[in-house]
Amino acid sequence: MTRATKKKAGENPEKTTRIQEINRRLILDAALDAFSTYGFRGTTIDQIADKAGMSKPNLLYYFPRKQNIYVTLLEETLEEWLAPLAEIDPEGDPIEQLRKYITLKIRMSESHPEASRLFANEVLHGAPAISEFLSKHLKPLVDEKAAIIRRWVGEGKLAPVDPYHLIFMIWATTQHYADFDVQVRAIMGNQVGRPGFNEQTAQAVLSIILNGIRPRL
Amino acid sequence: MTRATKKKAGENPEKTTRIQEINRRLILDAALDAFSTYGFRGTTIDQIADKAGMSKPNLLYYFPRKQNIYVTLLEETLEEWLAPLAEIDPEGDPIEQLRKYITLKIRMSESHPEASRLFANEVLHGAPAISEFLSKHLKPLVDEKAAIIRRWVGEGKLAPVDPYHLIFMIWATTQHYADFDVQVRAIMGNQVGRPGFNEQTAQAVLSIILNGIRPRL
DNA sequence: CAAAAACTTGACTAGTTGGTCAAAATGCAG
DNA sequence: CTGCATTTTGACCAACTAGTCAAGTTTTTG
Repeated sequence: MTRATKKKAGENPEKTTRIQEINRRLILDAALDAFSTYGFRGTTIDQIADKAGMSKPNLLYYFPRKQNIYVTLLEETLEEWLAPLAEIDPEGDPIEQLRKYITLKIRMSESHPEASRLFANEVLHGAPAISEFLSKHLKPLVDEKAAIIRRWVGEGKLAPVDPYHLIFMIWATTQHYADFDVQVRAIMGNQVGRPGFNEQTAQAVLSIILNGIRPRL
Repeated sequence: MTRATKKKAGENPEKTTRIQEINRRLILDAALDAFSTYGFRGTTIDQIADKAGMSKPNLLYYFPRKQNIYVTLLEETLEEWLAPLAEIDPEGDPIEQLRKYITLKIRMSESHPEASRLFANEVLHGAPAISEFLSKHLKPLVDEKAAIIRRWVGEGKLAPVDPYHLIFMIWATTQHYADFDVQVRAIMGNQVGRPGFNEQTAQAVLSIILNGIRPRL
């Protein structure tokens, strides 16, 4: 026996057991909560293990490094996060396509604010773990959609507007409600939780942006 | 001698020496750099002391706790950060006033991106150190300006728009370029540093938002 | 149902980090 | 120039935390 390596979950390639599936999920859910609130450095493995209801060594059996959990989470999140952008249809009506996109983005910020904050935190700190993703996946997709928007502008279907800055504005505005939630609450107080607040937000954002880019005569 | 307290900088009330002034500044500058990049937890006292060119105990002579440096920085930054909002003139032309406000905010994000990131990081993590500031200072100011914008809308000088969401949109968009700088660079590449880029950004943001809120017939 | 594989954990280690302390060096008022 | 206050620092400590390990328990499989 020359093998001296320790056994880790998923050692057996291609094989994930039922227990592995359950526990990985428990860990990732707990970690998303913690990382999105306290950041990478601010979160301890013990915290995550506690929240996931298992011992620290057990957690480390599934993810040998803290960094692994973090990166896995980011990867899981990013694809989902980008999906709405990919759905913009070059053949559709420009205003309608952008309305749909903005609406989807707002809904995502409402339903997955932790994901938004996880991502925001990573980018804010220089995106050390995902800089490759940004250049290899995000940039090409944005370039593609920017070209579509530019064409729409050329055809007079949108007011003259830089497509990149338009996309940034949509990102910034929609994610603001997740990332700066505390600030929004401090200012708008009890309104935030109230029924209809989300619709009101979507309405306000859509109104300003869509009117801002509607073709002018 | 019953006094047993240790001596700390500024022990003598009302008296700051020349050396104190210099060193506090050195520390705060170094700390802004570090905190805005790595966050509170991600920054070590040693790092700050190194950057400030002094020993750790010496740094602690001026700021007995890491937290003190952080809070001092935030306080210093926040007032400055809010100043442009306070300048909105209720008697001025609405579109012009908002144009000026947006322009000032963009310029601040360009000239003090670290301050923007420091603040973003704090809010993102639940604003534990400044929740009081948000409710005691920020909210009243925003309420005041929101009332002005609401009046303008009532007078037909602006399209019907929720003033709070408008303010959030301006914040989100302008600060995006500082907070998500890495992402902006990943997508727009070498354009970012180029002369004229900042003007182009300001132009794009102003164009969309101002046209989005211009009164419609 | 027995053996192997997968899973779980208490106890531990090594490295990091916020903060202390006492003594030395420097600055400064008279 | 002298003596007191201010400033500076090397050495140190206690708390925390990522990750290890060996020994046990549970689950799966032939």
